Order: sequence, then structure tokens, then C-alpha cells
Amino acid sequence: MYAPYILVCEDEERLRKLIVKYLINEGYNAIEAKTGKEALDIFFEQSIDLLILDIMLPEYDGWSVCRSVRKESNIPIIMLTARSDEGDRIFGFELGADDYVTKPFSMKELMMRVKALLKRTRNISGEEKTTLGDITIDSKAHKVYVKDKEVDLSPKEYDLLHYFSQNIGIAVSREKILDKVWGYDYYGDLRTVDTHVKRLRKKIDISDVKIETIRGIGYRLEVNHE
Amino acid sequence: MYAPYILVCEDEERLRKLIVKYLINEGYNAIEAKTGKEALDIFFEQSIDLLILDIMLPEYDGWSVCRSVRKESNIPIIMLTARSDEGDRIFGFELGADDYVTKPFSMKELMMRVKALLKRTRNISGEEKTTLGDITIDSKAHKVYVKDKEVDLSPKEYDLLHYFSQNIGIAVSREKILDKVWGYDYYGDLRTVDTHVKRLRKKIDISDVKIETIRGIGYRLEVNHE
DNA sequence: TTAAATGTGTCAAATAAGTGACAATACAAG
DNA sequence: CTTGTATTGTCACTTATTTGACACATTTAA
Repeated sequence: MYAPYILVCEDEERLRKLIVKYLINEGYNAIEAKTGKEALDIFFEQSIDLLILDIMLPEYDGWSVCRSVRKESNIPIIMLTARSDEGDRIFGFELGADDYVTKPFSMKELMMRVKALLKRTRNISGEEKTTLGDITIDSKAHKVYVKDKEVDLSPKEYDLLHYFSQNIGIAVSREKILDKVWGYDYYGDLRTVDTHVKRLRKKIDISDVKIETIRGIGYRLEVNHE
Repeated sequence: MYAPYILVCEDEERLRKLIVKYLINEGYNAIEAKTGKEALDIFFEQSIDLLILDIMLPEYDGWSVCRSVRKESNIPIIMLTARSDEGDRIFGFELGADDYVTKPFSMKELMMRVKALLKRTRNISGEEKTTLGDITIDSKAHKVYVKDKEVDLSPKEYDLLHYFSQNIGIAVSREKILDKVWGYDYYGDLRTVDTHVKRLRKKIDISDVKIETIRGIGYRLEVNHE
């Protein structure tokens, strides 16, 4: 059983330690960051499943961190703030925060929100069925359907689609794709990604899910809602 | 007569002991787990026929445990919850729980549900006869019929088919098959599985039950409904 | 218009799975 | 205990699919 990794970014030591203690008690892995910079460093270095983020931070405030993380990932973000200002809240959601907790708050409340968010996203990226527009990925059966018709994907195509499905709407570089789908130790041509994208595109042709090209960067999976 | 093994995962000691006592009184084998982690450890180690699972648990909540178990098995799962929240209930069913009991409940009620679920699934994994499309497995007599004609399977072939029958539509790796059919301590060639799949396929040739190959992964039993 | 980036068809090599043969083993009957 | 038979696991060989690379076509942005 996998225990999710939660990054806690909060400059006030007592509160940070308290949150971490509670998280560990709930069976999570908790990682601490004191500053925004530190949080980003950790985030880009290891695989984080959820981020608890104070807004008032030294070295990049919560907003900046949130924005940077969102460019790269869809992991749930919970923002903490001392102010209960409604504007902040709206601004936070705009930036892509998933939840918002106003200080002071009870640890119980925070834990409930953590649990709820993980529950939600685990459902999406997790092991059951994932729906992307008219594509369904049944990872238990290892099957993919487009408009309820099963399509036959090769292992790499499946892995690639699965990776994209976890990064909907996010531009991913060829380097990162190679890293995540082929493995960090894979040594090969970057353009190999292009070839596989080509093949995958062909197979999900009739879908409204499209793999967009981001010139100079890489690719991005888009779900066209109609 | 085989007494089913029931794993009770509940952190509250009094309730756990009570459930166990009733189960034993009904003639079942009951095994206790205090935390989600403990439950998973036990589940992956021994053969469990039914799982009674509290939602609020230390070290992995009920949802996580349910999901992990479902990745591996179709055994019936009964979820217990303090809240009668409808959303939880729906979420539970989505994750693959078979039944749902809201606290407080009577032991009589719980026992009835246990019995009902075991009866339903005993047909699948247990004592009597299992039907997969046009294949019937009579586990009591250790006989297999395809289109009402008995086929002669070797012990390993029988075990393999039986294992597949408990994982209909689920992708299973060669490793897992070796683990579950040959035993976790078996040391041998992965490709042995291929050979046995070949033999089994030949014998259930005329059936509409097929063992599909999943390249790079393993196999999957499919029942073609016509 | 041009240079850089991306799309795409093709192909050889690599990888994975299917299969038949065989020796070792287990097992049952005499 | 011995013999004959079925079962099992491994291996080598065959077949099928997948993969990565590359050359050339096309698109894009400046």
C-alpha cells in the first residue's frame, strides 16, 4: 500500500511541526519546507502527491509557488492564510488551489480536507477507471476505450496515454516524458517521443481528446468539452 | 465443509472483539486487524474470503484499503461507517465495496449481510459451482465443464483456471500468477506461466471464455457475452 | 524566404509471446 | 519395489509485435 507524500510549506516552525506530526499520524509521508524556494526545490526534485502551502512565506509567497507548481502538475494544493479575506480565496482558486483553510483552524479540519482531496484525485489518477472526455482508461483491466470502443494500444502507447492522463492541460517537455514514461535512466533520442505521439494520436483519432503540440516545449493533452 | 476466513478491520477494540465473537459463533474463521496497514499485510499474506472494513482507521483509511484490495481481488467487502452520509456510501460502492453498514448496527444485521454476500460469492470462489460463460467449475468435485462436457484438467491447469476465475477481466502479471498459483515461495521461470496458459487454452478452446494476452504485462480472462 | 521544429512513413533490430519437444518428477497400479 | 503414465518445468526455436531511429515532408515563426 502506497502512502502519499505531502509537502508542508509553512515558515512558522511550531505550526509546521504540528501539521507534520498529524500527517504522519494519519499514515502519510510528510516533508517540510520553510520557504517558498525550498518548497519548489523539493517539489521539482521528488514526487509529491499533495501540497499544503502557507501564503505568507519568505522567498516567493504562496501565490508564486502555487502558480509554479500548477504549470507542472495537477496535484491538490491546500492554501493556508491568516486573513479570511474573500478576495484572497477567490484569487487562490483562480491560481489553481484546490482548497483553502483560514487560520486559525483545527488539525482535524485540515486532516479531513487532506483526506478528501486525496480521495478525489486518487480516483482520477488512481487505479480504477479514468475518464478523459470520451476516452476511458480501465487500468485494472489494462484496457482503453474511445467512445466505448476498445482500442488496442501497445505497452508504450498505453504508458504514454496514462502519463498524459495525469497531466491534463499541462505542457510536458520531451525530456520529462522520456523521464517519466521511459524511465530516468533511459538514454535515447528525444524525437522518439514524437514518433510515439504520432502513433498514439492516430489511435485516438476519433476522440475529442487531443495531444496538442507546444512548439519549442513539448506536448499537452487537451480534453475538448462540448 | 469449508469455513470461510473473514478479516475484520476495526480500530475500536470492543466492537472488533464483538464482531469476531459473533463470526466465530456463526462458524466462520475470524482474523483481526487494528489498522489499515495491518489489514493489508494480512490480506496479502493469506487467503481471505470476506473483508469487514471500518472507514475511519489509523494508517490508511478504509477507502485506501478497499482500493488496494480491489486491485488484487474480487472478494466481498463490507464497509462500516459512523456517518450515514450518502456520498460516502456512493463513493464506497464506486471503490468496489459490496455492502455498507452504518453504525450503530445490530450484530444480527451484520451477520445476515455476511451470510448473504458469502452465499452470493461462494458460487464464484467457494464451495459449489462457478459459471464463467459456458464454463462451469465444480470445485467440490474438482471438475470442469465446457458447454456441459467435462474436460480433463491437470491439477495446475485447474488451479490456474480457478485463479483466473477469481479475476475475471483483470490484468494479472506473470509474477502474480506464479505467486498465487504456484505459491509465493516458488522459484522458477516466469515463462512457465506461458506454457500452462497454452495448455489451458487448448483445453478450453471451444469455450467463449478466452485468456487474452496483454503484452508487457501478462494475461486476462475474458468472458465473451453474446 | 529561411531556419528551426515538428509530422510522418519506413525499416531493421529488439523484445515478447506462442509452441513443441524433452527430461525430470510425481504418482498410481500391479 | 517396479513399471507405466501423466504432469510439470525448462528450453530452444518460431512467430508476431513493438520499438527507436532516421530521412524526408511539412509547418511555423521570424
